[in-house]
Amino acid sequence: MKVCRKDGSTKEFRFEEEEGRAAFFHTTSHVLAQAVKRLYPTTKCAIGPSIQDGFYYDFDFDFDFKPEHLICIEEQMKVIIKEGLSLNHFYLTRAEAIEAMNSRNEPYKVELIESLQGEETLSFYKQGEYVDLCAGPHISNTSLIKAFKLTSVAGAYWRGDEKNQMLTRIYGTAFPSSRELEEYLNRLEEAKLRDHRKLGKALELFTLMDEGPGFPFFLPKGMVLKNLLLDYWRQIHSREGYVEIATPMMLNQSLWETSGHWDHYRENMYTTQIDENDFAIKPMNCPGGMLVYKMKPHSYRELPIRMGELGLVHRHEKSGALHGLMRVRCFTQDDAHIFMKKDQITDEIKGVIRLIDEVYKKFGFTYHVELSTRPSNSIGSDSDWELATNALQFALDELNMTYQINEGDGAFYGPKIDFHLQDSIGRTWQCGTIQLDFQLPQRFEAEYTGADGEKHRPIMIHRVVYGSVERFIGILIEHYAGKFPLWLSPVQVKILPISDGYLSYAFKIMEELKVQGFRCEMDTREERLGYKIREAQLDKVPYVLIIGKKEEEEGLVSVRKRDVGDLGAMDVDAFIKELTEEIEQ
RNA sequence: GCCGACGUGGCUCAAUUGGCAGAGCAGCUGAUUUGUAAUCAGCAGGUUAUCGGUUCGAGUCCGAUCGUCGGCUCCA
Repeated sequence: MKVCRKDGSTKEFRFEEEEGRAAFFHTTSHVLAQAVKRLYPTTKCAIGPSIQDGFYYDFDFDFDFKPEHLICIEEQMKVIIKEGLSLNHFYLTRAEAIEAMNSRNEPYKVELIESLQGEETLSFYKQGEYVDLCAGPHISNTSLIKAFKLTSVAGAYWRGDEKNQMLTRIYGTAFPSSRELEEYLNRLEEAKLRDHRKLGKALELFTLMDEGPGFPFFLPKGMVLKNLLLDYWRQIHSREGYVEIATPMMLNQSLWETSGHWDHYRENMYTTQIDENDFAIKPMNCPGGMLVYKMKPHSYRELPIRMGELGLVHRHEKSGALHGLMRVRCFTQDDAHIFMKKDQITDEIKGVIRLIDEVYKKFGFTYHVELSTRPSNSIGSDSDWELATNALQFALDELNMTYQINEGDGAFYGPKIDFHLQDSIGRTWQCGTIQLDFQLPQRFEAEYTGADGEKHRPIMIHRVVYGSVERFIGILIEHYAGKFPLWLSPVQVKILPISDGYLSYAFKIMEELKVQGFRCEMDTREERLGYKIREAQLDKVPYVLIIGKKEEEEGLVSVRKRDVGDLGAMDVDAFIKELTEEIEQ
């Protein structure tokens, strides 16, 4: 399909190519806006870009917009597509542009034009009677859109600022053929089956109750999973020279005043009183860690000190932000604070980046990295921020990491490197993060004695690998669709005796496996084999052992592997060997 | 918090215009002793999220609250 760019040039693109796809979505969003203006001429248009899998357009309707309206709009869009309107590009001067948009009663467009400083001519696209301020590019004709669907309606603040008016955002997607649209919608349905909230309940890993919104309950199988992740965490952190501490869930208010949390994070903190003194439940572990550091004097010879803490933190998140295990009000941070000298910064950051990469690779995750810079509500001096930001960037560059810069998204005490993972429908969640902090050591007057015998101020890194253990579990569930690798499966082997007569042999087998450290369950119910197998499969247990007459007589077990099927009979030692090899992979 | 949608046994879902709250699965009881994804029969299970209102009558209509879902904002 032909794509018309802002500079007037045209180029052939396939839908599979990024620019072609973006132009295709973008043009469909203009068709949406055109349909809306035809049906509801007093509606004001804001912006309508292409996004990952489609597009949206923000409107200011002067009536109560209902999802039912989408049906009429889709009909009108079909009409516009059928009309086969070509998209034409043109420029207007600033004055002409403002005039044009004013005459069409588009105040949001006028505001956009006014904010586009330094551009003397403004780019517009036109199809039929519809004209839009737009940098393009677009596909050449509306008739190229063979299949589309308006997928949802949501509120969105004008210019992304919650102080502004809330607009109505209509989301949609489009494809060059109805077959591709079908496939896309089917993929989405499939992905929804992997939703960690659904699987978490079905597999009895965790649950959320109305009595504690945002406070997850971990069920026995979920605790096995969580503890396995923590065991693995402890193992690699011990290898990397970390020590582990635990600090209290609540500490007095003056501590949080010292740390700066009281001024900068208070609205997210839960507070309480003890004997008429004000306390706060920790939203972060760092002040507690800092107190531990300050407990005794330190020599430069001890540095870097890598002090880990699996800390349960509580934060008051807005009700609308809660999302399964991904966004909760209490979660376990696999935290660590590294206290170090200036000349150790780069090595320490690189060490953490390598560790995070190692862990994510173990689970087969692909991730992307962002460098988040100084936010508006920050504390600390310009020079410290510059030094800290440069140090993070330097480490990333030294390791040849690709990353994007996320302006103004750092923590209030320092810049950070964020590691983002994807859920089953492509939403990304920040998991790992590395934050460099000059502020907290100053506020707490942390010190170490240098080789020169003088007192020096250490620099601090805050870092997490999983980020939130809860969020990480949510990602894991969706990533594996509940089919965890053998080492992580809450139940690794389920034993199914064919009838009561083989129970004692089955128990003997289970004992052998348990002695070897495998997590086993037995289904002793008087049910048919097919029924028990079905249930074990639905529970996504990796291995099922079938125990009947044949097995008992020959001293064997019949093995059925998840997603593979019947592996036939083998002796227990051979089975254990197979399990062990799979775990060691 | 904001915009919109939704809330019916443990789970998945029914219930014409307001007119007797129902099914499958799971559970329990009994029978069946079972060979690679669902054996049969019976029983039990509900103040339809909560509170208030309209009505002869509310799962259904109206209001408030709580929660969930999709976004926005925010964030691990």
